Amino acid sequence: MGRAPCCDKANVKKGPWSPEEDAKLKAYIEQHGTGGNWIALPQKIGLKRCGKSCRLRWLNYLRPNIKHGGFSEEEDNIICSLYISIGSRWSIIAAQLPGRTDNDIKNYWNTRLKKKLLGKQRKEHQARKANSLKQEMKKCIANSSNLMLTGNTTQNPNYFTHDHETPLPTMPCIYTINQDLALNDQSSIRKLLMKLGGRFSSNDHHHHQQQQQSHGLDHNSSYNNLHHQNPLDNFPSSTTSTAANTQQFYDNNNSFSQFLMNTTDQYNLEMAAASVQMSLQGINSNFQMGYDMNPVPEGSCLEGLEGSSYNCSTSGPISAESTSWDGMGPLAYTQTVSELDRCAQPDHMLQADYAFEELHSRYIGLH
DNA sequence: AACGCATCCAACCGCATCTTG
DNA sequence: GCAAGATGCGGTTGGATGCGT
Repeated sequence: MGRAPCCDKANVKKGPWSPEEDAKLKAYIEQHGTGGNWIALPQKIGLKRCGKSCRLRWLNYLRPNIKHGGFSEEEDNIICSLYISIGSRWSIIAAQLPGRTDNDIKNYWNTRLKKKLLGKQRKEHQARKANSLKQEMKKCIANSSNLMLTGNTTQNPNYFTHDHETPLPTMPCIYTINQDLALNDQSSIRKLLMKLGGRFSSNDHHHHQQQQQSHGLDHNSSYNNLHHQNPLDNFPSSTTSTAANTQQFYDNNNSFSQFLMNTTDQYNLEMAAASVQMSLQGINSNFQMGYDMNPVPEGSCLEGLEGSSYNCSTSGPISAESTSWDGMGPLAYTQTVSELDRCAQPDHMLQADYAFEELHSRYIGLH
């Protein structure tokens, strides 16, 4: 049985609001408030509109101090970095931008910002490609002349050094999906859950599955299990996540770190790129990179970061020999939490939850 | 001027969550 | 504890507008 409609669809006006309707709604709410009941409101003031429609009209256009259009560069940066951190949680993003509505931000992102970023990304990718090609050619020339002069065969042009002075890549990388990690069925979700520090026994899983079935939940609801077992429950409770307490956290609590190492190489790569993006925008500098905690699993495939300073100076599969990512997975995650701190969310654990939820939902979404 | 296509954005819809009785 | 209703949210739609030919 479906839900009962919130209003009588046949007798409700749809489409653009007239100035008269706006005036009626505005005058009433300014004088009486919403009365805590949007559904009853249109009848009270004689509007042939659905209560939901009234609410939307008020929140997005009629309430005081609403700004429309004219997004500043700073607002662009905030939207981009929050989108990278928490995804399409427009209401949370809107809460950081006074006078902006979630609908406005969503539209702005979908119609302009996304394209703006993609255009930028393409340009920069091409520039990097051209640049790395040049450098590669130089190396080849230098190498071949060196070989000719000294007969030295140990030099390897594909050996990557830790050069943190080199400019960072500016846009998120594009990575390929490791098929082994596909989460498109119950059994692979089970695998993921089992990897969470081994805290999901077969019986636990069976129990959860039964619960899910009895509640009519689909496979995405495994997210809820994951959520309740959030390894970040023991995350340091300070209001800012520093490199020191992050390190301490991962020393004390390996499960999340293990989880990332074992199961979310894609996520690591994505978040690493996101963290680079954020640091470029000067949004967060609460931690230092450089822990050797989370090597990219052998065989991970990375594209689009040619010439970057984080050892991924080429496209294609990464071998254990050629590169590691200096713990960027957990650190990038930490930075996500930290970024939410910066946004003055009231509760630190809530922020960790947000980031963790996002981690998992994105991970699910990748498959 | 007329047409077609692209873009923008207000509004709708369905679903999830919260609240209330 | 449960069901029904209310609210909030994010994805999507479709009409208005702009622009190029």
